[in-house]
Parts: sequence; C-alpha cells; structure tokens
Amino acid sequence: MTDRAPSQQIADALRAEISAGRLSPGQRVPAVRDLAERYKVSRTTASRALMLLKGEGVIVTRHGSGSYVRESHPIRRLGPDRYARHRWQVTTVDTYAADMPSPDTEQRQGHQTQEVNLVPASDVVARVLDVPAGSDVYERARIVTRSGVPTHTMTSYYRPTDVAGTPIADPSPGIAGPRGGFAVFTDLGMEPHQITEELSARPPTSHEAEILEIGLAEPVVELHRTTRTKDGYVIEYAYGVHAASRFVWSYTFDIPD
Amino acid sequence: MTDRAPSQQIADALRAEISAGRLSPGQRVPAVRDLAERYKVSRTTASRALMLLKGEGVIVTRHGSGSYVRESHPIRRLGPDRYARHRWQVTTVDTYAADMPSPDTEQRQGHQTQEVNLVPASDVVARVLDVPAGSDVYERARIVTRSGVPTHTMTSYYRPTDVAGTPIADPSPGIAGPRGGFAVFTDLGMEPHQITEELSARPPTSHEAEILEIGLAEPVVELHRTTRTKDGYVIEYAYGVHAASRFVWSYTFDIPD
DNA sequence: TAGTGGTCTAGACCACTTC
DNA sequence: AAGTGGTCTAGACCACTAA
Repeated sequence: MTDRAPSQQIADALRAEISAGRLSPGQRVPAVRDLAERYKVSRTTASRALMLLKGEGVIVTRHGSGSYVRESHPIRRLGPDRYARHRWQVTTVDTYAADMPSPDTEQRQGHQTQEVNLVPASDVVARVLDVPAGSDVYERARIVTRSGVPTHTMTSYYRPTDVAGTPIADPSPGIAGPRGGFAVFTDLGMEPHQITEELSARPPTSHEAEILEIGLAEPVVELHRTTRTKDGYVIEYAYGVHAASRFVWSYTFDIPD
Repeated sequence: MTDRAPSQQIADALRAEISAGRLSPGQRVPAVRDLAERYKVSRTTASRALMLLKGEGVIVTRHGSGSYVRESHPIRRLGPDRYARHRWQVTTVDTYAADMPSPDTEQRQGHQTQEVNLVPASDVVARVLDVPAGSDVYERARIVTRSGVPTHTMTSYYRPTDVAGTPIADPSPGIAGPRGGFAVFTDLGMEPHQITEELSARPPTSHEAEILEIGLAEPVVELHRTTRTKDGYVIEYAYGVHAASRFVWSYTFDIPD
C-alpha cells in the first residue's frame, strides 16, 4: 500500500466531508477549478476526483451548473399488489403504479417518456410471444420518472394480431399510457391473470447511467415480465431497467411440494 | 443527441466486438497504446475508453499485464422450486439447493463455510422474529461455494425457544448444514409453509467483494427471507448477499384483485 | 456573459508483469 | 528489458446553465 493518487486523495477528502455532514445532500461541492487551485493540481486531476465520486454514486453532476451531493431517493417496495385489478380496472387514470408516472409527477415531453413503434422481434421477444423472429411486433418504450427523477425504463412488446387498432398501438405519445395495457387487454377478452418476473442485477451501461441519472457504480436491476391470461396465453413481454437503489422487490409464495 | 465522445466511441466499438463474440471472455483486448494509434487519439483518451468498460464490468484490467474480457460465471436460476419439500423432506444430504454447497463441491474448512453462534438480536432480526431487541438469538452463517467459486453468503436467525437442543443450535461446523433447517422445523411440528423474499441490489462493500471474489463494479443482491408456518408463525429470518452476476431470480404469481 | 462540467491532446513518469 | 495499465500536467475547446 503506497501513497494514494492525488485524485483519490481529493475524492477521499470530499467523501469525508460528505459523510461527516459538512456537505449535505443537494449541496454543491467545490468546482473543478477551485479544487485544482486548492490542492495545487491540474484541472484534469481535480475533474478526475469528481468522476470517481460520480462513479461511486456519491455526487451527481449537472453540466453547466455544478456538482452536488446526491440526494437519496425514497425507496419503493414493489410487490404483486402493484398489478392489482382494482388499480387498472375501475378508474381510468392510474394504471399499475410501478410502470406509470404517478399523478403528482410532471411528465417530460411525451415523446421522451413514451414511444410506440412497430419493430422486428428480437430472438427473446419472438420466443416469448411465440412469433417468428424478425416479424413485426409493437414496442412500447417508456422512461418512468417519479418526482422528477427518472427511476426506470420499461419496454413492452405485443403481438400485432392482438393489439392492432387498439389504444396500445396508437403511436401518439401519451395515449396508451394512462389507460395502460391491462385494461385494454381485458376489453379485448384477454384478461391478464398471471405474471412471471425474472430479476437480475448488473452494472449499468454508460448510456443507462446517463438516462437514469445514476453513477456507474450504482447497479441496475433488469426485470423481465411475462404476462399471461388464465389459459396461459402470453399477451405481453416487458423488459425494464431499474435504478437499483430506488427499489425493493417483494415476493411471497407457498413452499411447493 | 450530438456526437458521442471519442472515448465513448472506442468503448462502444470494443463492447460491440465483445458482444458479437469476436472477443471472447478471458481474451486480451488491444493495449491502450494500440488503441490510441488505431483510432488516432491520445493515450489518455484510449485509456479512458478502457476505464469506462472497466466501470461497466465488461473488462477487467491487470496492471502490467493487459486488459481482458471478463469471464462470466454460469448463471443459476432461483425460483420457489429450490425450497420444494421433496428436496429436504425425503433424503438427508441435499437440502434446499440454493443455500447449500452442491454435493460435487468441496467444502472449505468447516468454520469458514458454516458457523453457529448465539448473538444479540439486531433491530431487524428482533422485529421479524418478534423478540426483544438485544436478546439472544441463534445465528447460522455460511458462505456457499459452487464449483469452488464463492457465490453467496447466507445468515439465518432462529429463536432460541424454537431451536435450542436441536441440530440447528449445534455449534459444531457442518452439523446443521446437511440436515438443513426446514427438516428440523418439520420434526418440531413447525413445518415451513410460506416464504417472503425481498430483494435489492447495491454495490458491494470492499469486504464482500473480497469474500465473493468479485470486482468493485460488480453488484451484489441482498436477499431477505422470512419463513412462516401455515399459522403465520415466523420460524426463520435469513439474510444473504449474492454475487449478482451469477443468479437470476424468478417468481410467478397470480394478479391480485 | 460568466461560470460550470466534459473531454481532448501530447508527452511524461511510475509500478507492475512477463519474458 | 519490453510491454502494460495508472496517473499526472498544462492548456485548450465545447456545451450547458444561470443570471
């Protein structure tokens, strides 16, 4: 164990300031140029220190504005309840909560949070939906924000034969969203009944880190959801990427024989 | 969406090479100086590209040796089946598979993979087991390896009033393990019936990274398990830390009303 | 417009690994 | 000894934010 590199030392110092509470969440940390001057290093090195902290998820940077101690977000507990019928059957506005912006949340521009396209099915999508690989399927991609903070992406795939002509296939932003997919399928006589979720965690790609506004060290959780009717007919396959630090998943089941 | 930075582009190109299989796990990626020359950028920029990939866990770097495509371990799918009765009721050796070393796996020294102690209950443990905080509970801690690779830790907590005098409370290493906790509870007239699992992901502490032999960029998944009898009586609370890259969790449930 | 983070260059030195 | 990743300097330009 030799000397720590200067950029590490600066990061250490700032990290200490933060955990000691002398720098509070939301507060701005010194600018790159200030750090460079104070520690007698080049701006590159000072910038590197901030990069390290960003990678650890200790700070967030806002281009042109400054670097800030990261505010910890409230953690949401995701259980089967979020798919409960009463959430999408009775009223119109609120769909299954986890996938939709909450009512108090301002949506960004529609085309950024929701997009519907006809795309060729990838191998995975084709297998799950039982359609030929490469054939057209409807893709509904959305970025979900909560209190202005992006929390996860969710991309659903549907068979054209199931949803053509329904609100789900409407490419106008925002149309399919509020009604949700589940109510539409119920109207079509294909009521969703069973869900399989598969979860795994991994580091984010740099693109995901950017979209979700997280550090590169902050993991994401991949969620693969398959929704079936009572007959076992698959009506939707969905793929989501969640900022792991903002969620807990909860499942309760009976021990099988 | 403007141009991607050169360092990003190089990272993109290498990432594509890797996912296309032209660069295989374990194989060396081009050296910083080679990349710099090939892409006509400075070494700093080429190095930055590798830093990005390292942060994503796509490659690992060995100082003085080179950068290599990360080797991926086989992935296990964990579903409710791993708790199935037939796995712990009939025979003796194999318990619920996920928590135990598989038969073909060499155990390390007993005291490293399994340890039973009487410890004061933490707040969480006390709340779940419904005992006074700080009162003694049995703690059974183990490190689970598979094919010689450590995959996760699992620490169970039991009420002394439930398990005192049973194999679970036997502090000798290896005793409680093979029999598993579930069979013992069944013998005691408290057959496990329902399980609640809560999952979350986070970066590893440096200690966990060492134990699980993973990089600091590779996330871990925390699993909190509560096991109940048919009457809803909690018989076990368990806490595990998994190397995220080695598992997928799978749950199937009916949509609630 | 002034201040901020993001990124780049060209060259340098160090520590480590491999032969 | 040769090759590798890790880090640094000093200065530069760009894109973005805020007043």
